[in-house]
Amino acid sequence: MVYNHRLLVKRVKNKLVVNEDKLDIFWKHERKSNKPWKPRNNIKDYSELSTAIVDIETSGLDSTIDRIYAIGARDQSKNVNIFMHFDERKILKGLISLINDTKPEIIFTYNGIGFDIPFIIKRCEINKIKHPFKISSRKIRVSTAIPYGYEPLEVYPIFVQHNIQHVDVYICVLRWDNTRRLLSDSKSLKQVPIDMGLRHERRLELEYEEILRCWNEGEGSNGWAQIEKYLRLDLEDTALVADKIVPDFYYEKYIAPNTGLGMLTLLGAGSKWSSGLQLACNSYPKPEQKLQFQGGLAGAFTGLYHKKRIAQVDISGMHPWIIWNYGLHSKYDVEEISLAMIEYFRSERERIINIPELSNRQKALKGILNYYYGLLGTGKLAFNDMVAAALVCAYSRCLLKLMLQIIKEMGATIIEYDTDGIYFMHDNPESVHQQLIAKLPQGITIKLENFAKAMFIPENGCKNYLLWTPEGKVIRRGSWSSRAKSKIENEHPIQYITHFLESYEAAEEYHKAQIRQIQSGNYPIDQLVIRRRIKEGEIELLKIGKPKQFVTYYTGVNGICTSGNYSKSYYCQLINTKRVELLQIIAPERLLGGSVQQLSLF
DNA sequence: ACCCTCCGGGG
DNA sequence: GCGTACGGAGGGT
Repeated sequence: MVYNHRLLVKRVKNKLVVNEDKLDIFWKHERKSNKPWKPRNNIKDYSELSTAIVDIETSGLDSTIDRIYAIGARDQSKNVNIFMHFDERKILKGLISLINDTKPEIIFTYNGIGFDIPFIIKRCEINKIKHPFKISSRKIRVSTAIPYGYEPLEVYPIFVQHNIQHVDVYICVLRWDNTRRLLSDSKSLKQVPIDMGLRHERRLELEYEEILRCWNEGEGSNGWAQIEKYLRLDLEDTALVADKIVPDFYYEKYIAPNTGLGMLTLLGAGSKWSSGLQLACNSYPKPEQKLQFQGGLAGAFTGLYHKKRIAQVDISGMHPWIIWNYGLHSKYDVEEISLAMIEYFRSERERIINIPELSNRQKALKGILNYYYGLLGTGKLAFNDMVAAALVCAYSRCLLKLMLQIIKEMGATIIEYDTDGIYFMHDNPESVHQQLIAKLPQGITIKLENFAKAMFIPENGCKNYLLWTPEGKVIRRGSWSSRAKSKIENEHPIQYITHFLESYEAAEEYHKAQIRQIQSGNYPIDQLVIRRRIKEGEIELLKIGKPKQFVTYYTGVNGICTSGNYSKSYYCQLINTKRVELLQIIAPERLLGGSVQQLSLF
């Protein structure tokens, strides 16, 4: 009988269930055709694009009553044109001539969709000057650009004549930080380059009133020079940020060749694969309804591991490999063009992976490959395929299960595993790695990395662990700094184990020193306090405040308090309990009979 | 001290 | 599977 994995998927209400036991991970999909895929046009390097970064200075935010003082435009060779005149029309004409004469491929702005371009358009209209800009009538919800809270940005894209693309770097910043969460709350052009490590200290900043004052000093004045200096710095900062984060969007041209860079920075990743396939397959299949299915396999074993070498094996590019190897392309792509595309992206990425100058392209290809799985499992997108998505996950679970079995057979200790990677302990991790390569399906890439001296998995340790690197650093994954806990409570276990790795006595010595400091009454209060909102029905906390209120409190002699002495016995007991909990995991033999035996610490 | 509202980006 | 989904500043009482 012919192997058909799609028959192993059954729908139960809104859920797809895969009969995993029948999946054959050693089966390989035979492509219908070996016709290779190549991008229609050569996609030149991001650094070769002709660009213009544009920024304006104005007398205020209202384009109907305020005017433009200056416009700066910086090209890809860092040449800057500053248009600054008493006559606003000269400024506008300067910019528009520059755009029409040089026709850059891309115009970058910082919040240009929200401010600069509509302002320029309005001033052109008022001054009766022809301009090349057009605001789209179709509003786009950029679901991954979330300025604050959870409400995404909705924007009207901007089009420029001569097929010039407009990119709003501010929106790119919001999208970049949506998953990474590395930037502070302020996404201003002054703060973002610093948070991204592109600038080390703050540069010249002009308050709004200063701009007005500088302008009023008049042509040739120091004030005008200040405005120009400030404008140049804004252009420079926009360039710094754009060069870091826009390439990822630019190289998505590979999958959506007809989508301009402007739209690539606004659309979701799955929709770009979708439009690319619509083009390549010349069809628009009706999107499938979103169905639930089981994801990757994850688990962990509570304990402290340090007696042998620790390392992680992981399958690199697992989802793309599964899709390619088992032919899990969208079923609406009858010609299997997706597979040819994925094959091209994989080999292209492999080809350039060690060329530093092409690292942007390489990283973008990695993203593109990963988004295909996103297309399969997302509702409302043409070419989505829930059964294929469910099978991708099911194969990933089978592969991981086999890896776990092989590692176990080698006598290694499994510590933690999640979707595509496994932490384990063994005298010779390299031999385990070799065995995995030998026994897993041909063509899969397994990496051996993240060597560690020690690893700790607490109770409920799934996606929750501590790693001690060979350099002596402690890496925390999961909830190791809970807001609902005091610093002492968060930090004591980490410090205790770190000392324990030296010796049991060192850990006990650390613990005793902590107890002594608590007993002295001089333990820093900021290490003891908890700061959080009061929830409904928290009787103890309601003594110091009302529900929803933010409170900073600790435990005093008479219970919860906000001032006065802390309770020595409460905090001693707190860390004593922690110590016993830890010892039960890391050295139960130290606890006589397994009971909660205290050392004479008081 | 507490409670509520507003703001964030651009000038 | 369920419930929750921002954080700081500033002003009024």
